[in-house]
Amino acid sequence: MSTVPKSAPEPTLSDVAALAGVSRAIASRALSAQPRPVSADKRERVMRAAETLGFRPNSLARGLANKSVNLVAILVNHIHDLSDLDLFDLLLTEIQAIGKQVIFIRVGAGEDAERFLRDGVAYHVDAALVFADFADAATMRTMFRNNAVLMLNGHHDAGAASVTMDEAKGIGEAVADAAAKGVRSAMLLTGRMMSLVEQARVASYRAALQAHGIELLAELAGDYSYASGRQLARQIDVDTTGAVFCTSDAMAMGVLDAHRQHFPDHRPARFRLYGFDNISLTQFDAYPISSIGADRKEYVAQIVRILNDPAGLASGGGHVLVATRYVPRLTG
Amino acid sequence: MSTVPKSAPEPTLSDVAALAGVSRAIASRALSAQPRPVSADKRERVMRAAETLGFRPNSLARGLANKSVNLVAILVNHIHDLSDLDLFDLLLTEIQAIGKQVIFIRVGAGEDAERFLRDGVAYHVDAALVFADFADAATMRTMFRNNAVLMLNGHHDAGAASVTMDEAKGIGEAVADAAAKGVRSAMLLTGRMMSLVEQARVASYRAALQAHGIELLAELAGDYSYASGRQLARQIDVDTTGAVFCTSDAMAMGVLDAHRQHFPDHRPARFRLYGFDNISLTQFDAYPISSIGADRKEYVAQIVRILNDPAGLASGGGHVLVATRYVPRLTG
DNA sequence: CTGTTAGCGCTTTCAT
DNA sequence: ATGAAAGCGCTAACAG
Repeated sequence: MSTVPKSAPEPTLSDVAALAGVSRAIASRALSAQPRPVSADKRERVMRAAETLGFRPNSLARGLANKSVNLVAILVNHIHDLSDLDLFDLLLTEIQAIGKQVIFIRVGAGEDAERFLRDGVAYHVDAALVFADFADAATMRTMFRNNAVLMLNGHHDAGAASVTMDEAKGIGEAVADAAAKGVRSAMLLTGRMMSLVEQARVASYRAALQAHGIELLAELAGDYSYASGRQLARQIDVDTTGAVFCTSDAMAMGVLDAHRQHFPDHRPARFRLYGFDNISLTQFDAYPISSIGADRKEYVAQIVRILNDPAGLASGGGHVLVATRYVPRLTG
Repeated sequence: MSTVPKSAPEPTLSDVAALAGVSRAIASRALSAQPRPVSADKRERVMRAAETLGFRPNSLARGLANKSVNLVAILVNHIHDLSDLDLFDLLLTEIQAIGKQVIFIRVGAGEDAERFLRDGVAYHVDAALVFADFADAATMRTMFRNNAVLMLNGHHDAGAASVTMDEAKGIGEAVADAAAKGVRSAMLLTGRMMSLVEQARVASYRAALQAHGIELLAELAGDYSYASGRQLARQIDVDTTGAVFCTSDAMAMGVLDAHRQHFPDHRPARFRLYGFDNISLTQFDAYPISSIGADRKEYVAQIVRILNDPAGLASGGGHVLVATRYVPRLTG
């Protein structure tokens, strides 16, 4: 197929060994990241030879021998929620910082993820970060060759590590805030209900609202998007609704736009409005939406910590919870 | 290192061959994607054996033998511009659709990209899509093992294919629109000037403004972000400025927020405002910003087309231009 | 059409 | 500490 005119035929370990006047084994050891027994002078010669040749280890070959490629897969439904921007850039940075590269897999609704993965390099990653909401841990373990699966979609399982946001806390704070401001009734705009995270989120809202004696007038099913919030907002009766809780900031933005006239100077004149995820867009003047979110730095740090402990990861490591908190802004 | 308790030792091609009662070569051919000479019945037996064993080809091994891994790298400075959301989800989808997987590389300002790439799988990708703005084609060719580099950052070179947006066209239309509305003076808010794309963009604005006899009052250096637009907006003298052109929609959003009072009902009462990229956020009510952009579907289609022609790619394939156009909204 | 034989580039016993 | 040799799993000549 690829009859590419290769200018210089890549130097291999053998070339380095030859130039250094040592065996391939020595060259391999000298170049290894882990400490391996090699005499100082030979190590030196190997390093020098590698340098002059411009040697680049072939990580595929290394992976084949090692069964480890310093590659992690990130499995997502898609990347177009506004909250993705805030997360993935940081995640990518931190994963690269520990010397691993990232292969992004977009599985949409999960249709043919299995087939797609089967013949790809992704199947051989050292670890898989699962954000896609359809997937349970057992399926993921068979989908990827190894057991090193980190569940980030709310699916729990003794065999897989997980990092989950403790959303009940932030939700409790937000609802308490509303209650303290005299809210007696509320509506809830929800997202993709097939997601376990979303189910837990909704349950938390119900519980918190009940605990504070706030009547839940209705739950409207959206899809996290601005458009769905904009659309569902029509069903809000501003005369009877004390607060609108949305399970995404984007939906809250839609609601806000639909009811601008009730938010003079962005401050609620009729109902209070709460979003979710605390995306950076809520810092834009036009959408000063009170929200709920975790410290992303900490969330990512936990993920990376687990990634760095392959033994723990593979053995089903820990299940860690990251706290969320209520972040008041103008609309709440 | 990874002493993972592997339940079942992955079946290999040898196992399949054994169970099917054929040689490994036959098994390999039967399982190959390309048509290879194998008798119908043996092929059948191999397929059945592979099926019952749950055989998954090891793509690392295949890659080692083949020198091709069906993997493409996407090199970016970062992923946090709003326009990234609109692009990468689509790009990922389409690349996966042609059976390739994507490894994302975030190089920040380009500090140690070389070192980082050196020992990663990314070095062995079949092709590299370069969005990062610091990189010239020659550097990229040595950075990745092969010549299959596709430049998307405005850097041209006889040795590498490229897809570039023909921004002059859209910019010309936008400026013409302003001129037609009586605009006689304007300010320009720019982004990262080390980017070739940005330099061309700014040059296009200068040329178009001059051509239409619009006086360029000042160029203010921002960084594409909302915050920078919000900040620089203070320097706009609404009494003398007929229009503000921004080289990103996010900056225009910042300007809009800074001067809300001059846009009653989002319509310009003082100066006209133009963004760039035509991001989906400009469809939100609060930011109805007139913008300039290309058809993303076509842009991505061109990229994928080139990706699918490895011969052309490696030999420095074509340089294709994708048209942009002016997209009027309320602020223009 | 089929099986045998070499590798792809690297790591790792295992003797020395 | 060192080198020879045996793989990792697969594909590609090359004879039959």
